[in-house]
Amino acid sequence: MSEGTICRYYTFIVAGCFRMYGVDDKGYEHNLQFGAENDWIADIGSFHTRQPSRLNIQAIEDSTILQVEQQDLYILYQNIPKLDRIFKVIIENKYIELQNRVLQNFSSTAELRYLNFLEQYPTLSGRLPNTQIASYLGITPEFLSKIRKDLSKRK
Amino acid sequence: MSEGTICRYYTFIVAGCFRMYGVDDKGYEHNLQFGAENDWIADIGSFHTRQPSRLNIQAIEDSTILQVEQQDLYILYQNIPKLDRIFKVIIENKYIELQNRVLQNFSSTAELRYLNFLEQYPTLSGRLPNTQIASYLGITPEFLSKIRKDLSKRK
DNA sequence: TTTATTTCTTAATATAGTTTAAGGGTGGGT
DNA sequence: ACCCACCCTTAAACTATATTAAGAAATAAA
Repeated sequence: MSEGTICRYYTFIVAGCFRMYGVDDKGYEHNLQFGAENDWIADIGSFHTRQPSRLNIQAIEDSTILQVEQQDLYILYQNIPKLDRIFKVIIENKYIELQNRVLQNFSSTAELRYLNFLEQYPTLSGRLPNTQIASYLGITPEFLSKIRKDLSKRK
Repeated sequence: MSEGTICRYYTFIVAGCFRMYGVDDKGYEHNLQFGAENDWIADIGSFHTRQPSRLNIQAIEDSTILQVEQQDLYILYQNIPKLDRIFKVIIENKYIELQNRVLQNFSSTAELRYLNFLEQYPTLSGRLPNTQIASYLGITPEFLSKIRKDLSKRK
């Protein structure tokens, strides 16, 4: 899914890994979040407002997914009232995840943020290329290298 | 509402202004979002997981509010199925707001973030003390001063 | 009004993180 | 086997922002 288009699907990830990212004024990409097995991924904002998205969603591993289209979901909402509750809970959890991500960003130094990342995504840290992690942390890959070097020296 | 306690209320702001903030390792406060008239404010994470919050919510103006308590809301959910949908939409909007805040943070320089803030909260920018805005932007009040000076010089 | 208290501004110095550039490793394609 | 593309590391020079400190301005208190 690309920025500038409307996000039409809630995507459930059966296997693999995705990233959701934005692009800044200078053309640099910033990873907002990752999604792996058993997670949902969608630009909830664009999906519901039907406004063009400012985000991109992209597979970073070969992946297997299930998708629910917008119209279909709304029809399902009408026929199965319980779905409102189910998706309310999904969104609540997505909200919490995003809020934690913002809180994590408060950790002033990039080193602390990196250590946080390692705790939060022990699986992903081995799977993802360095550049993706740096983009998530809001630093350059070069600086991530330096952080790792400093950490291993000090240990 | 203070960090370490469980967030027990969805709060609707009739009049006034609130801020929601976290505190980092060094004791510095970081404003996550503001809420003014006709807005809801709550630590949705803590409210639903019933885990102690890492956030604080505080009035920064004399305010009038309405509050719904957790238990009551759950009872209402059971009796009024439509509420699931209504609160799903509220949370969707909160999610979008939070996501925009994160996207805004991508703007590499603090100056761009400040200009963004001015657009997004034209009302608040006059109402809030400098320190609160700086805390929202993730910079020091001193640096905000500098940004303003540079902007007015260049204009 | 005067004093006290908090907030804003300015400027000098210090630092976390970027940019640029170069060299080395690794896997895929032909 | 080779080449090509991509990723990782290192280091030097540079820049955005923090820190510290001091004075000006504004607000509240006496």
